[in-house]
Amino acid sequence: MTGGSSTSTDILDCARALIIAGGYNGFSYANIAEVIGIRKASIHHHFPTKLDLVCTLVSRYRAEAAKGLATLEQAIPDPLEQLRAYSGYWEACIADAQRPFCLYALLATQIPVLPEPLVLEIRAYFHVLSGWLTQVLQRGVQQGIFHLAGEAKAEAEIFMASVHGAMLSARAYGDPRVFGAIVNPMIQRLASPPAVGARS
Amino acid sequence: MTGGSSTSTDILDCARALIIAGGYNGFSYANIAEVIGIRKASIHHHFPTKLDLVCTLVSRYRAEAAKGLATLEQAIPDPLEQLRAYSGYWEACIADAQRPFCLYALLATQIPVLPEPLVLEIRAYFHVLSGWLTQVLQRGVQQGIFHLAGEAKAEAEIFMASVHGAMLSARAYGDPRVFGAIVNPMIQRLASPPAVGARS
DNA sequence: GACAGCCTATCTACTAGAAGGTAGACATCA
DNA sequence: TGATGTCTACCTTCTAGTAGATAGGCTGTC
Repeated sequence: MTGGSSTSTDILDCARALIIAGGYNGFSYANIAEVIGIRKASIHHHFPTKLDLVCTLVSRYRAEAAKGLATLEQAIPDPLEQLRAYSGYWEACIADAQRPFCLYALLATQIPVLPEPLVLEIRAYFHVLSGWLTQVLQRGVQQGIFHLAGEAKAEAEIFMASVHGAMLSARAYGDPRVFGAIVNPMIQRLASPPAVGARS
Repeated sequence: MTGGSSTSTDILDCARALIIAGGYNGFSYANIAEVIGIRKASIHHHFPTKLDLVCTLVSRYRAEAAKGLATLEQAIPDPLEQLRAYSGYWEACIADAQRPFCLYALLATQIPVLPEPLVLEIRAYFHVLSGWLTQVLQRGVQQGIFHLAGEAKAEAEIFMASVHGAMLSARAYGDPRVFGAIVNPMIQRLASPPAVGARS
């Protein structure tokens, strides 16, 4: 349902931008209507309730993200470069100010006040992302590219958290460069050979 | 102003809990009134507008946090233990589910839709925290306890981001233990001597 | 001690506007 | 002809915020 009508896509894109700016309770149908130039009632035609809208949005972008990771997987064989491409994607999004936060990370902060179906979608995204990162790290270890201090799964969770924390810091400081300053050393660390006699 | 009346403190405490759950737009005067058992108009007596309320809240807890860090500083001399005490504080808060997220981190996610005075307070908190962490790391390096890959300031930003990201992941997965699983290895890493011939 | 004046804190009752949502008319197009 | 998409006009509930009454507790003064 809600296949490919341009209007419904416009609504979803607009809702995504508004959620990324201010969360689930930070936007209304009136906001969307104003931005894309239709009436509130027309949005209800495409998405009867706000929950319908946001659930559709969240499940669509999760599918898109999964596809994006799969594509990246095929285009770039090297695990280290995969990680760099992933972080570079976000670095560009944040620098553009076009998509300066992860939709799911932002919604996750408000989980206690979100409806259940939405929470399940958000959680699913975290599992998809951390699962992919785990695989990348495992492959990197097998190829001798990464040298991990702990289990790949645990290191993937650490890396994912630092990416989300870096988005938050960039927003808090109002400086997009903060993101790269945090995430790039994290990648470097995964790739560094075990230091031998290094001094600080 | 708003010195120490029990009611105004109750209002602030309640507002904090509600913001931690759902952000700036996730609560109303009616919510607070219901929880603490007074009427909406009485809240307006203490805090004329919502912005007054949240600004008071945010500046009060920032002062409290700064005092808390100073106290911790005096009670615990060892930098590594200071870091563990800091992360342990949050680990306990999250496990209790009493204060399962940092007020400022949560508000920071919504910066694009928050009023300017609030944004300045939030940013100030990030500076206070990252400043303190930087000092702790510097002292640890001087004492030969920490071995950093980069500048203390940069490492402090990385650590702070991982703490906030860990809160987010704990909330997303609905599992408090995730916080420690992410932050504890980060602390361990700072304290580990430069590995010599370590194998993964 | 009684009284007046003021301050603080609470209340009821109200407002204007925004929220999410509905009903039904109208146009368009396969 | 029926499905799709948009519209106007409306509803109910919630939102932040205001006005004005009331009650109790101080403090100064006669």
